[in-house]
Amino acid sequence: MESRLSINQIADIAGFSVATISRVINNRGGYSKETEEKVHRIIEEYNYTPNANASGLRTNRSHSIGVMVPDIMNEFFAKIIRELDLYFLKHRYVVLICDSNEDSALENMHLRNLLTKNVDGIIYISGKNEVLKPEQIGVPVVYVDRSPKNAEVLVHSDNVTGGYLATKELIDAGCKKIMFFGDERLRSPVRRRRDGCRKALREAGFKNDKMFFVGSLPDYESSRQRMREILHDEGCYFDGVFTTNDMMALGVIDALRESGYSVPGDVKVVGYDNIPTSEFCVPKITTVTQDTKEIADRAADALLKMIHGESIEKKDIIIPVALTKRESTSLTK
Amino acid sequence: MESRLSINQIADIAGFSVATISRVINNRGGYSKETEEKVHRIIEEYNYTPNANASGLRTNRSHSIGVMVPDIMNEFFAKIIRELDLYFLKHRYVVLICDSNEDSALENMHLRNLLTKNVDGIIYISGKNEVLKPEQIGVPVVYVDRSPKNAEVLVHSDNVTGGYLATKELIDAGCKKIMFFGDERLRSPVRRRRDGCRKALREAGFKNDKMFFVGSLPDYESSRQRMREILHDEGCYFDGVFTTNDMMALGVIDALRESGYSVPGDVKVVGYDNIPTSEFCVPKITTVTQDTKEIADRAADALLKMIHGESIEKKDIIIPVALTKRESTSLTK
DNA sequence: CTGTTAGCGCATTCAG
DNA sequence: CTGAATGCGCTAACAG
Repeated sequence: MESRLSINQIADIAGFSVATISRVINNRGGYSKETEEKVHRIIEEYNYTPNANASGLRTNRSHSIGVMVPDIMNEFFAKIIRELDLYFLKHRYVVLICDSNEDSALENMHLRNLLTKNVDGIIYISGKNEVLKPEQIGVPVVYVDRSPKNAEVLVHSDNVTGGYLATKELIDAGCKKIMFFGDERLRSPVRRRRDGCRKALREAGFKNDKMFFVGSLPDYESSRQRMREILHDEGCYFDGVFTTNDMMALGVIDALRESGYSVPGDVKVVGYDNIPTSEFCVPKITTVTQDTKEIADRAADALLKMIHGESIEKKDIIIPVALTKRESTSLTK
Repeated sequence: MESRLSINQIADIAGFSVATISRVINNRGGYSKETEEKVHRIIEEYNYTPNANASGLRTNRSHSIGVMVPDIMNEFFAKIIRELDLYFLKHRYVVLICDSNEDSALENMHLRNLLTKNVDGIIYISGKNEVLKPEQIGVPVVYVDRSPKNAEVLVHSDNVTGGYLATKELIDAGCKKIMFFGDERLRSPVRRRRDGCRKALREAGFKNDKMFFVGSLPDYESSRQRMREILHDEGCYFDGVFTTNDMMALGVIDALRESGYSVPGDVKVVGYDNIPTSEFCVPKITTVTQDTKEIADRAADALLKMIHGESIEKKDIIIPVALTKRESTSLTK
């Protein structure tokens, strides 16, 4: 495990000064073609890699980006991470991924850790509704998906339209009594989906006694349990359900089926996120698909601009969504 | 966006020298109780965080760990990342996650990037069969899951037993003609699962004309297509299939069903990995569950030991697996 | 086009 | 128990 070469040693070997080596590495220009080639050759030959600590110390740049996510196991966030990773790699940034696991204390530890590591910027998908102020963080931050109170720049899906499309699909499929079955923590995306849902309902002339709003924790088991209780206590007084994610849809469908109701026969269901499972379960779930690549790219793009001191034209970047129709809202059956 | 305080400023404020501040921060001892308290108080008050670049430059340690994974969207790897992240956070390390996306060129770029960033060690789940030699990497490496030729320390599931258990389950369910349907790239875990499969078959007295080995790319569509071809060209000459991951099992099952065969009625299927979908699809898939937390913890543990210069007793750490029985191998139906 | 040099923030001798 | 001084590897003036 021989220790790495320094720029000094490379300079000695190449017969130039460190300044020239540094210039070539960062292609600052101001050297001859031959010099450039020779330096590159030697760097290659000796497998030299610059010491990021040293250059970071000097420039006060770490060339690294922090990415905070609430749940790396969630396909939606995993996809965003993948896209961010790819984007930043291209720009020669390293990505520090922090999985806060929806835990506020963990999130804080991670954040401190990131700051200590001198990240140049942060992509922040927070589990909290309130977040440190920009000046407390001290580096550019782009929020994604969830919008905390003091978010400056936010990239998120068009959740209002998502909720609208999902609900419209139920209405078009003939549902007369529709339930909004949402993550009870009511984070901003869920609130917006609810707004879109209301809008569709109003437009279609639904009265208050034909629309219902229910909250649940957003996982499979909680949703199943919640729907069981509803069916047990009040019976099946609805014929369409819009859940704010696909795992909830799975739970709702299973509860419905175990009570003898057919989906989509008696009740139609629309989910959100288009996770892989939604395509392989029975019935396949109609869902709202978010454009994760676009979300990631726009967020990364905005962050890089902020890091380079360029101004951001739009502080609130909204990415279109699309409805993916499947069996859980089909008319036949 | 005020710039951060340096240790010098803290020293001035506290009325001590930087040396003392440094000692307190790293609790090196050699200072009075009062000094310690005062320093801590001031650090707290001024929200001072040490500059990791500077201390890294000085100590040649970055307190960061590189993690290379072939596919962050894969639940199995995502779970490992989550556990690693948690483990290292506890030990105040930051984790640099690199998603090589099963792409060798990307993997190399990421690796160079990691080295530049001075990571103290790497957890390496490689997409390749051959990997840089330890002395070329220059920091401790623990390989996980896949074992390249020159791996020094490797943590992986007991794949032989996994293959054995899966196949045994098919045999116990009454299958007489069994197909091993494996990832055609034949990486080490798949080879071992095949070995376990063979072992179970041999033990049960299967002759060569009752066991079949088929290769496919490891995704849903490829597996489905491959199985379609088999059924079309040769018919259904088997009554049990062991696929080396769950997505392949899904593809195989769908191909079987669309050709009119029942699962588990005509053909029983066992998958591998226990991804969430395997529990929600129809039929629910019998599969082999890997202990991802244990894999992650043991790998992280070994890496930290290597980083601290302690010797590793075991170079080849094997984690037990378990069979998760579900509908795709059930006798009834 | 190229070289010399100061200093980024910190940990660590060595002196006291 | 504490402080002064050195240098880690690199970039960016500045000088030639």
